[in-house]
Amino acid sequence: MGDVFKALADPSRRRILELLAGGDLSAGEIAAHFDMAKPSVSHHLAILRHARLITDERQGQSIIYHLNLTVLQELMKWFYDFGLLEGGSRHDKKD
Amino acid sequence: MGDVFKALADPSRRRILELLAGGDLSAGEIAAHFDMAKPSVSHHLAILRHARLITDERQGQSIIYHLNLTVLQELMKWFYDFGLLEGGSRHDKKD
DNA sequence: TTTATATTTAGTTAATCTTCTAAATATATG
DNA sequence: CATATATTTAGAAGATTAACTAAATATAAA
Repeated sequence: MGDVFKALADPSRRRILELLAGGDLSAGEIAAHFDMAKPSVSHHLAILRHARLITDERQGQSIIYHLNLTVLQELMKWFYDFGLLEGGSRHDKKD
Repeated sequence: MGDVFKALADPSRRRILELLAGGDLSAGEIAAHFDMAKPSVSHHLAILRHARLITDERQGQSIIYHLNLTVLQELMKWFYDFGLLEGGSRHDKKD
C-alpha cells in the first residue's frame, strides 16, 4: 500500500493516471504528453506498474497501458475510514 | 494539492493522521507512538500542517493537533473523478 | 538478414527527503 | 528570576528519487 502512495506523490505520474482515465494509451503516446525524455517516462510507468495502478499489454511494437481501478478503489477505502462522511453511515474502525 | 500527496507518501505521516482520526493529540502524545526522535516527529507534523491535513492550537505548554477532514474530502474528489463507481452516476470531467 | 521503430535497462548526477543531535523558543511553576 | 517541561528550528549525514544519455531488447518490415 505504501508503494501506491509513493507512486501518487509525483505530479507526472498523477498526470499519467489522468491521461489513462481517458482511455488506454501506448508508452509512446503517453511520453508525447511530456517534455521529459522517454526513458524518464518509462521509469514512471514502471513505478506505476509496480504499484499496480496500471497494467500493460504488448500489441505489436507498442506496449499499451491501462488504468487499474481496483487499487484506486482500495485507496478510496483508506480515505473513507477517516469518517469523511460525517452524519452519514460511518465505519467503526477508528471509533 | 501536490503537497497533500507528498505528505501522504510517508508511512509515519499516514500513521499520524490515523492517530488523529481517533481524537486530538498533543505533539508529545503523537511522538510517544514512534521510535524516532521528537524533532523528527515535529518535522513530519510541519509537513502535514503545511499540506493543511492537520491544524494546531497551543494549550498551555502543549500544542494540540487536529485532523482537517476538509483536505481529505477534496482528495476523495480526485479519486472519484477516475470513474471509480462504474455503472453509478459518474462525473463528466474525463469523458 | 538488415534496417527502422518502440520501449526498456544501465549507469550517472543533482536534487530532495528522512533522520539525527544541539540549540533556541515558549510556557508554567517554585 | 531561575528552573523545568514541551515543542520547534538549525544544520548535517545518509538514503532515496527523478532526470539525463547511451546502450540493449523486442517487434515489424524491406
